Amino acid sequence: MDKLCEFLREKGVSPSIQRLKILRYLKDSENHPTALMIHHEISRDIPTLSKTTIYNTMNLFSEKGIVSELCVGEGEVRYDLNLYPHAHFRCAECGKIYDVKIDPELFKIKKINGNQVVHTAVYFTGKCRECFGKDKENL
Amino acid sequence: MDKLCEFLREKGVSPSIQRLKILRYLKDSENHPTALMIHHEISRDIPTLSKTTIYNTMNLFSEKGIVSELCVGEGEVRYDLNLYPHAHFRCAECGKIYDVKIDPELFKIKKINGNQVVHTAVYFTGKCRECFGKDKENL
DNA sequence: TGACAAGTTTAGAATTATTATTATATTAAA
DNA sequence: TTTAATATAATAATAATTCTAAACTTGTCA
Ligand SMILES: [Mn+2]
Ligand SMILES: [Mn+2]
Ligand SMILES: [Zn+2]
Ligand SMILES: [Zn+2]
Repeated sequence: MDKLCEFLREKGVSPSIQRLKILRYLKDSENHPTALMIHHEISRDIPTLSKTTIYNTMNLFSEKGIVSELCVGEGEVRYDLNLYPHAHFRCAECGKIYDVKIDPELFKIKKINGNQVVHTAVYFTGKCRECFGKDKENL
Repeated sequence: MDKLCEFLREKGVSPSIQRLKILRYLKDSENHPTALMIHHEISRDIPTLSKTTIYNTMNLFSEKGIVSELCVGEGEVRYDLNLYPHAHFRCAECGKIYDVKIDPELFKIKKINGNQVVHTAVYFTGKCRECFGKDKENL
């Protein structure tokens, strides 16, 4: 927990109990959670936790480069602690979001059609391996 | 206009005046418009046009494979008549969305990490060439 | 120690895109 | 024309997120 504290300070964020628990949740669960998923989980620990705090904190983390915001269709933002360039796969059936690796060249593009690229997002949608597995069971 | 009529029929959509105007707007403007942009434009022609009709129509067009839905960050869906696989660039400054071409191999991926891919989306964000131009003018 | 200022959290209201509901209008079939 | 099926419109409902203002914490210094 002290490590997380230190980590936040380095990023210019003063640590509070809420911020630390949010950060730890992001580290533990490799989920790409929504703000509401985070709230749901941590409010079991801190019953007074407000949604506003989650939104504020996630916006702060975003600004400070601690997390990146993911937009994978469906009208909700998801957060990712993994800042290493990678792509995502969303299962249309179960909604789960997976990290996937693609040719890293794509993330190196800095200019395209004369436009200056700051950020690159790649996501796939379809049916995940787990959902395929379930289908077989039900035969 | 008769061509558009025919086109809709082929896709299994019975043509109405609203649907035809929406389709024509999509064809003419190479915009990637939001539902509200479409409504704003066409309600000048049909003042009674309701937003619900736009949302219904766009969902219908989506189901019938006439348009694809784009999620380029920012909490609104954008629609694209161009079904040919291509990527997008969104300017963080002016909000404009450009079609861009990338290595088509990426769109051929049908399986990744054991997951079955149905759809692939790629989008870049940054500052567009026009916004760069404006900066120079203001020197 | 204790008062203060700055920063943080909270609850609830406000906003915005979208969907649901339902009545009305239009079209197509019999 | 009568009738049934579809499409449109107005409005209410939802849901994610932001705004606002009050209450709470924390660190600083008299
Ligand atoms: Mn990820
Ligand atoms: Mn396009
Ligand atoms: Zn799945
Ligand atoms: Zn621009």
